[in-house]
Amino acid sequence: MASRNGSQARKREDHDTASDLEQLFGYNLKRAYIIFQTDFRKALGPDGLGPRSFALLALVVRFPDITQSELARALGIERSGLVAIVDELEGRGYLHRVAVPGDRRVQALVATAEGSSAYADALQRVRDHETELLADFTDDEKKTLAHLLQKIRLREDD
Amino acid sequence: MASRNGSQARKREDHDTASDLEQLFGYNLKRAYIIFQTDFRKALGPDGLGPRSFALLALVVRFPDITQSELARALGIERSGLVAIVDELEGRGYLHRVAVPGDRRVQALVATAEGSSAYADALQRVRDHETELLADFTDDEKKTLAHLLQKIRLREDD
DNA sequence: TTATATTGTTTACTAGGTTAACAGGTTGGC
DNA sequence: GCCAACCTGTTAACCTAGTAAACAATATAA
Repeated sequence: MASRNGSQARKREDHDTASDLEQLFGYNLKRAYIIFQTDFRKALGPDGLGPRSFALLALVVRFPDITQSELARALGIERSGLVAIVDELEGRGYLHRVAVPGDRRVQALVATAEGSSAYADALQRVRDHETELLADFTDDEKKTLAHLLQKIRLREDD
Repeated sequence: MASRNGSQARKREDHDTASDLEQLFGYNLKRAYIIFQTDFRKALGPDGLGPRSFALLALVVRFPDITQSELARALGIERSGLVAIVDELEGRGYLHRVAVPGDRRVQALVATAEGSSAYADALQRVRDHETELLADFTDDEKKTLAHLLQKIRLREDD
């Protein structure tokens, strides 16, 4: 396989250093995701929101009275996985569970004023960290990247 | 629920459904990564290699006699995290640790014949699953996506 | 020789989930 | 109206994929 013996068979150590991994989308996606996730935490600090909590709070702020089942569907995780995150955000005073008149099973979530402003603050930090991470990307490249990533997400319906 | 009434100030349920999340690269990167990772496992089956083991084996096949410290650097994880993966691959008979003459601390890793052929087989499956996942991407889009993801990885040196 | 560094390893821990079971509440079929 | 089927939030046990700190053995620099 490969063995590009062009002339003297030894251009290896230089730039033929690539493994198959470098050409796989999954691997590069993972590495890129880790870079963003690590930087996200650095941007929000040790006591700041984690990515999960941030994402959940974003949805609660945007869609008041959303239920946990709806959140689970929107975030692509199980209902059971949400409980700890909601507990944490409720513990911080960023949201609370409220009873819903029509259906006594569900507990809608609403952000507190403190939660909304903490979210707005966090969102700004996240946006700043992303523009810094993508500092050497042109606007066109950013737009293209966003478009292609969203195109992948559309295939989520198997 | 749903209650999509017609025209009176309620285009919400339709397409105003986007949260800030949809515009964040980190979030979309994560969702895309999860789609690929899930499909990777499906492609290689329950008893097949996991993404970590696959990646490690790829490097061992490509760079015989690589050490665990070098692997850790290449994969971007801690040395301690490698042990379990190497143990698993050694248990499968895909590689073994060999003593290195010059330095009695290190144990170089070499793939077995079985490991190499298992890797070749896995690589083919991975490539197939990736082409299927990106079925509605043009060649140009794939090339662009690969390029942009690798551009992100270049910023790994903070 | 002595101090410092590196290698592979173990152990304890963390993040971010999953699956299965359950109690309470709702709804469809008849 | 009743009962089976289903949905909701929750707990408990588990899993994957790591990190951080410590360690013994070995190597290297002063």
